[in-house]
Amino acid sequence: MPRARSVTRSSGTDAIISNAEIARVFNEIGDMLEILGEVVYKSVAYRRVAEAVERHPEEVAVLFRRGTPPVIPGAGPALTAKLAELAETGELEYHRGLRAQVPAGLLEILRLPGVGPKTVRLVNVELGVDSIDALRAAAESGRLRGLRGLSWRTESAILDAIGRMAQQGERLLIHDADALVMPLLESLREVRGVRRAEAAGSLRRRRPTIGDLDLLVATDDPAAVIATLDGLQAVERVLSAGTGRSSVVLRDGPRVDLMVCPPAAWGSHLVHFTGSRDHNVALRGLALDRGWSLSEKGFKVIHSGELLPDAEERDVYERLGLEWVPPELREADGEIEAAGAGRLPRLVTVDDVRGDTHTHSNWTDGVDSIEAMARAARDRGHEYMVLTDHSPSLGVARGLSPERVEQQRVEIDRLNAELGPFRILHGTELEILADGRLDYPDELLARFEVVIASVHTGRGQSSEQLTARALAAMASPHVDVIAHPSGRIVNRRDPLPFDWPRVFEAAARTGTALEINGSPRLDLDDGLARAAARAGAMLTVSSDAHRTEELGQQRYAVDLARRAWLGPENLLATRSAAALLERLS
DNA sequence: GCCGTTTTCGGCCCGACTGTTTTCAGTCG
Repeated sequence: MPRARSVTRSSGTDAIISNAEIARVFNEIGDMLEILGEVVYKSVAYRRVAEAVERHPEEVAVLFRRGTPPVIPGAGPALTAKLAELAETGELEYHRGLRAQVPAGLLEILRLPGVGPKTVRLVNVELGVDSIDALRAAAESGRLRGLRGLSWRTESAILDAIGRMAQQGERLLIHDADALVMPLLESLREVRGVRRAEAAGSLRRRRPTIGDLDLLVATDDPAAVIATLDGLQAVERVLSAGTGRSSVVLRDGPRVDLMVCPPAAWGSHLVHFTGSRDHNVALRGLALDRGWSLSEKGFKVIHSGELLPDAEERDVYERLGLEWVPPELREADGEIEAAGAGRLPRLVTVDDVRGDTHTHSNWTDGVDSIEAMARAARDRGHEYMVLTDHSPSLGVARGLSPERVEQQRVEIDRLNAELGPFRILHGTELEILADGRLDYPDELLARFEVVIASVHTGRGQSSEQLTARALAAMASPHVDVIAHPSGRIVNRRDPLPFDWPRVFEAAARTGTALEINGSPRLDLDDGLARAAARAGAMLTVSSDAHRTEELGQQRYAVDLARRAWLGPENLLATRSAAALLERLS
C-alpha cells in the first residue's frame, strides 16, 4: 500500500524535515528491525513514536531546532536522540545503516497480506529473494515449496496476494466504505437468528480512510450468518472461514472481516473489534489492575477463570470505572483518562447542525440550481444554507463577476420569499490570491452575508508564503471562514505546509472560523481541528456540496469534528441563521 | 526501546485461524 508522499518543505535556505517524513523513516526502521529478527517491542516503539510525530500539530523538527523539543509520548532517550538528529540534519545514520542491511524490496514484500517478517527473512536468506518480482518468479517456478514451513498452498497464496496488491491501491475513503457496508449489513440483519449487526473497526471510529471493513453480528446461529456472507453477490471470494469468523474479498475491492458472537457477549465483542488497538491495550491494562484479563469474550477473573460477558459496551466500560467512550475518541489520545474522571466532552451530533456553511450551485461549478440545492437542504432539516459560489479568479469554476454576484442576490431574494422560513444566505467562496490579496474589492465583500476564503492556487509556495496568505485573509474584517484550510484531498493531495500554530492563533484572535469540509477533502483533519479548538479557534462543518446529493457529505465533517473532541459550541453550523449572522457582523 | 502505586529489570493484550504440523509457528486484528 503506497504511503502518502511526504511534503517537501522549502522555507528559507535550509529544508526542514516534515512530520510525515520523520514518521516514514521511523516506520521503515520498525519494519527493518522486524525483518532482522529484533524483539518486536523495539519495532513497536519506533512505530508508536512515528504515529505520535505524524499527529503532532506542530512541526517537530522546527521545535527541536528552536531548542524547545516537544514531549513525544513513547520516546525515551534513544529515540529522542534520533529525532534530534533527523531534525538537525534531515538524515539518520542508524536508518542508513539498516538500509544497507535490508534491501528496499523486502519492505515491499512485508506489506503483502499473509506475509510476515519471518517469511520475508526466510525467502531472502534461502533463495536470495529481495523484491516482489523475484518473489513472484520464485513462486511461479515452484521454489518456495521446498522451504521449511511452506508448501504449494502458501506459494499460490503469495502469488494471489501479489496480484491483489497490484490491482488495489490506496485505503478506502470513508464515503465509499459507508456505501459498501450498508447493503452488507442489511443482508446480514435478515438472516434468521441475527439480533444485531454493525460495522466495527476504523469505520465505526469514523476514520477518514479505511483499510479492511469489520462487521460484527450477534446471533444464535453463527453458521447461517457466515454462509450468507460467503454467498453474497458482492463477494468475490472467501479468504478464510472458521466457526466464529469469516474473511472475504468484495468485487469492489476491500476485504471484509466478519465476526459473530452470542448476544450476551455483544458489548465486549463490539469494544474489542472497534478498537483502536491502542485503546484496547489501555483497557486491558486497567482490567489487569483489577485482577481480570479482558478479551472479546469479556472479562475473565484471573484467579478463578470465571468469565464475565457483557451484553452492552457501557457495561464493559463501567466495570473499569469509565464512562462509555464514543467510538470516535477511541484512539488512546487522552480519552481513557477523561472517561475515568467523568470529563468526556459532549460531542456534536448531526442533529445539532442547523445549517450548511459551504455549498455551490450551477452559477459556478455546481450541477444543480440554487433552488434545487435550497429545497434539498430544507428537506434535510436545515434552517439555512450558505450559498458560496466561486469568485472570478478561479477560472476553471467560472467564478462570478461582480455583476453576476448582484444578479445572484436578486435570485436569492426571490427564492427566500418563496422558501421561508428557510433561508439562503448569500455568501462567496473567495480566492486568496497568490500574493495574499483577495479576489473581490472590499465594497463588494461587505455586501455578502458570509465570506469563506480559500487557497486553490500557488500550492507550490513555501510555508512562510502560504502562512502569510492565510494571515492576510484572516486580517480582513470581511472574511468569516477559511475553507478547507490545509488544501488536502484524501489519497490525492497532501496538506500544504502551513505554520499551523500561527494560523490557529490568528484565527482565534480575529474570530475567523476554520472549516471542516465533509467532501473527500476531509479538511481540516481531526488532528488539526482539535489543535485549532485548543488554540481557541472557532470551527464549522460543511458539505461543500456541488449537487443536491452531496449535501449529505456534511455528515463526514461532523464525524471529523467528533474525532476532534468538538461539541456544538465549537461550531458555527450549529447556530441559528440569526445567531450566525450576529456573530459574523 | 520504553517504563514503573508490581520502578532500574522484566515485563510489554489476547485470541482465532491457517498451514504444515504430530504439538506448533506465523500472521492478523
